Amino acid sequence: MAGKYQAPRGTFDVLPAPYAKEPVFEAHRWHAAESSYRKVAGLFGYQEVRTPIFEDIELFLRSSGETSDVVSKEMYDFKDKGDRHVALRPEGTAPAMRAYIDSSMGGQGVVSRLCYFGPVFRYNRPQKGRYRQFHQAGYELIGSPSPLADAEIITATVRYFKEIGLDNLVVKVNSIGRAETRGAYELAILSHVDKWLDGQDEEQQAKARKNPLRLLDTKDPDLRAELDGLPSILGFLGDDSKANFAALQEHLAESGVAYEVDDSIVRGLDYYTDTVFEVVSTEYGALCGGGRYDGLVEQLGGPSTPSVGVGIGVERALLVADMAGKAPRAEAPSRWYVVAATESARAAARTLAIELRSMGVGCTLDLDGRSVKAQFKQADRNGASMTAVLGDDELANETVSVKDLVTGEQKTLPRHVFLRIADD
RNA sequence: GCGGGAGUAGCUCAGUGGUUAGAGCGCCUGACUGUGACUCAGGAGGCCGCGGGUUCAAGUCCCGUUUUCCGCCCCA
Repeated sequence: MAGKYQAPRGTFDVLPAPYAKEPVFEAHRWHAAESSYRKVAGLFGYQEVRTPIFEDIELFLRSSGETSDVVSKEMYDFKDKGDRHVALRPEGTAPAMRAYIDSSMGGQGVVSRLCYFGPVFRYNRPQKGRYRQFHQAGYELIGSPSPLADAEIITATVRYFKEIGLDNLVVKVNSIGRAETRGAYELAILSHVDKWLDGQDEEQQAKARKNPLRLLDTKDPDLRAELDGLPSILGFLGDDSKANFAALQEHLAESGVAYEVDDSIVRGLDYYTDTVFEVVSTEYGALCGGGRYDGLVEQLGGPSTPSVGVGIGVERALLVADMAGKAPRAEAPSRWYVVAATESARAAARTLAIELRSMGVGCTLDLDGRSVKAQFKQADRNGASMTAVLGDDELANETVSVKDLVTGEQKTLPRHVFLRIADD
């Protein structure tokens, strides 16, 4: 029966596998998601930053763009007791960059590789694969303008997906150029859809005027048809952008990354320049989003610093991995369960448990004076693969009876021999 | 933020307005007083999401609310 209180709307509890409401909320899957994140960080040399989950709201208004939906209508913001206007972070890049600048990690032409893993918040309507508190694993490469940097981030992203069992994903890449050249393309879009736009409501028109690029990734079939014949943004890029995009593709091919160019990828945050990319699933939309943001550090008050990064949606990645039948093995809390077969052996069972743990061997035992049968049942349910049984006979002979719960085999060993083999 | 479906035992779900709300699985106890996973017997467990209303009578009909799922907006 559900209790009086439950996890707030759009949030969930991560629990031991038997109790989790959905496979994706199973604790061992999160352990795998986190260790994969760390493994990829190690493989590429990224170091972790952990930033607060809330920040001055200005940080997000400045970086993501005030007109983006993420900040204009999906932010969890509030005034604290000191009347500071703060917001639960809606994404991971801006805080990481804020920390980077705040701690003067840049300078002297250093290239910084930073990564993070943690909850982010967006106030929108929850659905499967869409939560108000969800998690992002992110990698940020700060200080290099080279397309090799873009390729490295994408390669790391693909490796992350591979680590959690998703190895057939295709990355969609695009280049949206620089602010200087984007204006011409935005005009081209607007004049192309001019007539269609006249028939739209106020909200749609305002949106289109503020960020015409956002029209490109629409799902509306009418608009889709209307966009037919619109020249690609790739033809509007400046020479540098063109060269970088071509180089990026070469580097991706060189790294064996499966990718395709999709000029409808535009991303929802305003800070991107040149490279943008994502991996999408048919069921849950984007699994990650990333790209280059050469203006961001400067925008946040740091020195002009070219950067590129990615945010990976952990829930969606796990959801898709689960659908693909890729699940990490559930972990047993401990391998051994110490059973007291007689009342007089309970103290000895406790002593044995203490000894095992001091050797670094995990074990569990009954605390409530339950029957032998119940203890074995607990051992089974606990996921223990072995039981160490102590009763009057074992005490008298200084032995331990070892039962393998998988094969059902049982044998009695001298106590000192048991202690030697217990951590095998 | 807009539209629709659903919420009954720990879980998956039955349940024409009419006794004391059921099944399967799980759980507990016993058969087996020193042995789990199989079998058999017994048992515990429910404010039918929450709050109102209609009715002689509501799990069932109506309204509100909340959570969840689906679509839209948007996104990871």
